[in-house]
Amino acid sequence: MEEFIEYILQFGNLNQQQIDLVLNNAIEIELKKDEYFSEAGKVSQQVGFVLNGVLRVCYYNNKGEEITKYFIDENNLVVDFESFENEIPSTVYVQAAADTKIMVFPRKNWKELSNIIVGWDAIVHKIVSRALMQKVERRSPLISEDAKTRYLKFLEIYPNIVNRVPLSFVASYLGITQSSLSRIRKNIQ
Amino acid sequence: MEEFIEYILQFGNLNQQQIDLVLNNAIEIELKKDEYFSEAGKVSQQVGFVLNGVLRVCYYNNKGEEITKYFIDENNLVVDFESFENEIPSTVYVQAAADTKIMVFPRKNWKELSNIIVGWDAIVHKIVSRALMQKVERRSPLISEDAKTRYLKFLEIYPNIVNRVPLSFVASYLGITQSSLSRIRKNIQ
DNA sequence: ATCGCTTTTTGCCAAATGACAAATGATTTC
DNA sequence: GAAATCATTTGTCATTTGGCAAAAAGCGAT
Repeated sequence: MEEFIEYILQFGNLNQQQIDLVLNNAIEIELKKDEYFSEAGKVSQQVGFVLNGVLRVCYYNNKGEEITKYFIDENNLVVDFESFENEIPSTVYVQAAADTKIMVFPRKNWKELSNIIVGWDAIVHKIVSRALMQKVERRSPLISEDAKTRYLKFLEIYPNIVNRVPLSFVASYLGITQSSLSRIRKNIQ
Repeated sequence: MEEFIEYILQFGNLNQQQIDLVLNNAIEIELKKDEYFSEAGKVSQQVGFVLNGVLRVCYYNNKGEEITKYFIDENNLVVDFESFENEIPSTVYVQAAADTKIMVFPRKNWKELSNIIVGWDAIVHKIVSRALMQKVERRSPLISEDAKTRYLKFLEIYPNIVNRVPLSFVASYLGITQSSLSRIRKNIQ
């Protein structure tokens, strides 16, 4: 779990005692591909940090099609903060897109950290802001491009994901059908 | 400028003295349609709050096409926080999409507020997080939909903008050509 | 009202993508 | 290793959207 400590130390300082507190409040879980980390309609009850594997955040549109909003891979927080903070039902599914190991902080433990570690909230705030900005920055360049360009940009944005998750997840992220993506890939080789 | 005070009081409490401090650190400016609030390549030096009118945030892709990332209308903050906070050059243009009145806090004044008003940073954090979440939430549903559906969703997301800005801005937001948008609108009527 | 300018609409054809179904390939299970 | 299941590719055709150019509409200045 040292990866997580390294990760948060980028955003603020913690002494050894505080680091131990953090580690003592986390548990490690493993999700098999397709299992859910959290589900639409339920209040998100935990904050996670991906140790290895890939998750995807997805939802269903009004035609029942599954849309992948974004992927979350190693060394990133996974949490629906809107739902977690305000204790309102989430609107999205967070699903393992491949077998995944996650370090999990149940709500109570996470809140505890906020109470006993001075500066914890500030660190979390920085992490969340950066993640949100990243989401905006990753999505925007995909607008106004044809499917092939979007796919190439996806490869840049998520260089280590394409070979680990089903083609259909990538297609639904790019907003095209699986068949179209298959053809696009053929033309690129 | 009372709109701005109402706006920030949603995110935290301020007493009258603090409110006066805020107001005394702002100036009001007016931008004519097409004038820039900030430009790509320059460090963003101010935080704005739209009193009336509409701005758009845009950039140019590698084909030289102008892409509208999003719109900002009344009672919203306008700032490239990435650029403003880290004092790095912005990658986007913020342009008046119609004649616009903006309440402006130059960098120095804004920092001053952070020093003298306890809790100011927390309020700003909340505002920025919410705005970022909103950007993500507004963009995501537009992926994986055909052009007509995207346009209809745009009308829901930004109900008061379509008649105030050029069609071409909306088209570049939706990722379609102006001609296509024109045809789509014809089919909807 | 007219001119000049910008914005929007339309026509035409080509290219991209979707829908659906079938074939192929990969992986797991027994 | 054969069967079953799941993932990917391919074929065919319909539909959507783009590219380009011209026409029409809107609008401000004189």
